[in-house]
Amino acid sequence: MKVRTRVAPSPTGDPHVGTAYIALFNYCFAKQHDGQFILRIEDTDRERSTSESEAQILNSLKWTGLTWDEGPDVGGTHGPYRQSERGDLYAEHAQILLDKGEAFRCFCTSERLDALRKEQMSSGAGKLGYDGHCLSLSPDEITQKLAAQETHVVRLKVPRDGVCKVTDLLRDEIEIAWSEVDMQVLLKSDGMPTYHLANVVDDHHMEITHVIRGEEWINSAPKHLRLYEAFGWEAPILCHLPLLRNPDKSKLSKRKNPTSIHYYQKIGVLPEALLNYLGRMAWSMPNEEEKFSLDEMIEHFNIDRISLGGPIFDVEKLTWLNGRWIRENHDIDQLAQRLMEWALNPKLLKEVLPMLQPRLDRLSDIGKFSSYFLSGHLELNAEQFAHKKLSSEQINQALVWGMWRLDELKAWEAEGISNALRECAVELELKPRDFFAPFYPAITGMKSATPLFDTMAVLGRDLVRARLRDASQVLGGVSKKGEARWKKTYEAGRKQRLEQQAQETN
RNA sequence: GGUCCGUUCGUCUAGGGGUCUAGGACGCCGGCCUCUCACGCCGGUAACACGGGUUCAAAUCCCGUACGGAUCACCA
Repeated sequence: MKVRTRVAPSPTGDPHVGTAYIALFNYCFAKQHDGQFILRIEDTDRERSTSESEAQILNSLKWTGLTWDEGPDVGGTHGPYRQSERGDLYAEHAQILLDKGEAFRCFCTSERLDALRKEQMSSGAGKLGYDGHCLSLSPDEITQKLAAQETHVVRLKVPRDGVCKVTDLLRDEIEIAWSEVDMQVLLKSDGMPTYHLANVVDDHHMEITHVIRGEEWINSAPKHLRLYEAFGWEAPILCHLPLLRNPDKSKLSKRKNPTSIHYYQKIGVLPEALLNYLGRMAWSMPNEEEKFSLDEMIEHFNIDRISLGGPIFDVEKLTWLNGRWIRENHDIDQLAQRLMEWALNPKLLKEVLPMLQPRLDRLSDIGKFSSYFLSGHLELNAEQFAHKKLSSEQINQALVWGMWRLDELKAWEAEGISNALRECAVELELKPRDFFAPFYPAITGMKSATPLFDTMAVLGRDLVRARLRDASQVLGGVSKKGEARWKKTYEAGRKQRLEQQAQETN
């Protein structure tokens, strides 16, 4: 049997290094077995999925040097590779389960479920989940409700007792009691499948043999195994990889650590170094060599060499490794070439030059601007932020407010950034001029520079977030307590804003 | 809180009953090289979470505890 693995990102945000990490291991495993690696887009969440995000994920993954044998951009024999284009397949399969009596229709309202949830929480029994209410509906009642076009979902039937044995490639057999497994919604009321249904149906139809994914899925593995069994399909081999962590050991998240592949690209990390570093996460070469190419990794890959403790993503060590790649794998011509591609490429130049042209009296004036367009982090000190009217706490607050507000932004472009930040100024009752003052040193290292919003747009979301965080740090940072207090005010403002928005759209 | 997964230097890791006085790498510290810095080279710092068992012998196997993480959605 041909080994087939896949990575299945959801296009709901910036391309995440965690996606590249999971993709890398799937890729190596497949290639080591002379198999195929597939890219599938899981965009069943219509609310959050965007095609821009999908394009960025594809581009970023390609940038790392990973390639896929089948995918939405390259096609393949098991397509389409976008779940939103596989539409009816899921509804058909939900119907199959309904017919087999392995699933049931549930007409419960979200109000009832919320109430149920609250009750379960307060009773403190520790048992949460659907109570099986609609399981007792008679066929007549169901036909009646269907005729009345009541909205409903389809849920999976799950045994009430016994244990599910999950076989994981890296661990001993994992036992999870069926009573712990919720009667998962398979088909949402909008007719779209949930992850669980779509994932199982697609993995089966795409003939995936090994599911290598993050550890966060262990607890829902029984649902998946149940589905395979209900369909009468053979389940793939499961393998759960340890999660990448923040320095505080929590799951890697953008609030605490830059997670976007764009960010690493922007600070000048070489794709081969990033992939190399990700390969060192939870895995090591048999000879313990730290630096290796993708081909070398495939050649020596052995999934048993994965260690299970969750590795902390250490930017410092990545930087060291990147330095080795720069020094050891490039002569001067090659390095010049890399630099041209990275910084002096027409795309970046064309983005930046319109801002620069009015400010250039001599070509050499480019030097002071390139300092912040080409830098990763800036060297800042508190004096740069001194303001004649505002206290350093106010300045800090402005930066933090901006950082939070910017995180809510769906699209990253100058106008949206401008609007969002202007709203912050209003909320903090500061004149725009005063509010924006600290953003110049934070983003550019200078009191005045190119237009803030265009500059931020070019620098990208993660680098901007990182620089704002640096600046806040220089101003003394935010204590846990202080953050909680600010957060409360911020959230109140946010709520008001959203309500206003809702009114406007109505 | 329930369930599940994990735990070797600050960090990434090697090791999977004796070869462990626990090895390598990042970081940090010191030195060499050198017009400076960096690179490079040399050296130092620092860990088997804890308690019981099994065994002639435990970092390694078993049990418990502690700690960390994940998960408990009509999100993936």
